[in-house]
Amino acid sequence: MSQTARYHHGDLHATLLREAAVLLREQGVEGLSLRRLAERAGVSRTAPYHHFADKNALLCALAEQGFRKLETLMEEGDLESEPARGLRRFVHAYLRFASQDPEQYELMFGRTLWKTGQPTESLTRVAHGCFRRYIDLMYRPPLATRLPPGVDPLRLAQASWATLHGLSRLLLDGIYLDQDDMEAVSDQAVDLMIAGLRLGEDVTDG
Amino acid sequence: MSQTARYHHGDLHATLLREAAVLLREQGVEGLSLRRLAERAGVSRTAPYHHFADKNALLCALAEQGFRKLETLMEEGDLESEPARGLRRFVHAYLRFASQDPEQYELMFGRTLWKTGQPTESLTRVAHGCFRRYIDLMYRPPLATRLPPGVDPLRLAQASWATLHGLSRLLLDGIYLDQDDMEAVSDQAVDLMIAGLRLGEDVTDG
DNA sequence: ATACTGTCTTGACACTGTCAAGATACCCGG
DNA sequence: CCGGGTATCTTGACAGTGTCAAGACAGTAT
Repeated sequence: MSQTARYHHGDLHATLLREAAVLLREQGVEGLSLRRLAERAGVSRTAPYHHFADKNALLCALAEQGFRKLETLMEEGDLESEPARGLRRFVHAYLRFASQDPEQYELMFGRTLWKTGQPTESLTRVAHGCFRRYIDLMYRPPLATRLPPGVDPLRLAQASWATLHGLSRLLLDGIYLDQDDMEAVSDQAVDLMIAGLRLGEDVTDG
Repeated sequence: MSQTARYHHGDLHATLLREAAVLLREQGVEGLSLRRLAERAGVSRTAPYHHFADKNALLCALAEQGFRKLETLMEEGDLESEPARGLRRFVHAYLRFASQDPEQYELMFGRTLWKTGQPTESLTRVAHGCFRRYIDLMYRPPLATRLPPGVDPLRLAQASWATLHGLSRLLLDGIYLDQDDMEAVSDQAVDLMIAGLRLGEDVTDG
């Protein structure tokens, strides 16, 4: 009758994901063990295996959550009204996303899932969808019509994402960059991009 | 009397490092266990502990080796005679370094050592020395004298390294980028940088 | 009510990093 | 040459880990 003692948990799948996200954020992948997770959910060691094929599958699900969040961030980005300023805003938002949950970001883009383990088909789909949305930003009006000749939007998307990604990684891993440098460095990167794309700073008002 | 059966290995420290590098390259950090390593060196499970404080220390030593290699690569870089072309060459060299041994690169810059574990003092020193050498490239003649006003060389160094780093990571982790795209994307990144810095393509001969 | 199926459990196995104690071999002062 | 000290290497043990196999329980459909 008591809530804690019933045999069927009832909502274990969701509970595991929620609890795993907490554990990941607080302790990193290293600290995220299925056994500890099960214990936290008030369930036996192997119960999670009825909801996720293995640890890799759980991690993929976790990463997938992250990509969904990132995708909404991408949708909110507005480059149309003021390209340069919008770009700057987007970069800051991206870096904020990364630094709010470093371990999640690591999981999303790291080697653990994409090379060592096997990314779930579902994860792959969501991640690529996320990237496609980013590419779209390059192919659509504000940028697409102003790009210098000879610039392939796809290549530009890849190169600029790489910059964003590199900034995040260097910052999160805490080598060569720390939070104090971040604003100045990211501004520098945006400047470089703006100059390279000859966007100029726009002086439009609302 | 036989080589394999003597009690004191004689050169275990070096052997461990060498063997660990192989194991790292082939199997990644996940596959690099001290026990397996010891077995490969023909020695008992806990022997390595007399040469490295713990696994973290071993990994730090491994990463340190990587940074030393990277540093020599930095010294060979020549931006003086032809800045733009030299930059392009350097970028390619960097990416080649990264993709020749992805697991090593991951270890050098990844979260494992710099956040989760404790970077050795020695590792920190070498890594920062490596970065300083990169910064120097920005502060010295070919670039320093040609930078647009308002560009802080330090920020430029950080931002450009971030781009380099991001390209490497996206490539190595195999998400959004693969080897085939690489050349085009890195060229695009270099173009962006050159345009941003207003270096122009130099047409110097020998 | 009975059979079925999804969920959860205990038991076990092979692996991991690391500590404590003991064994061995080398090295240096006598 | 010899004895002790020290660096090196060993076995034993412990607490963790992911994962499989077999059994226990509960809800659902027939």
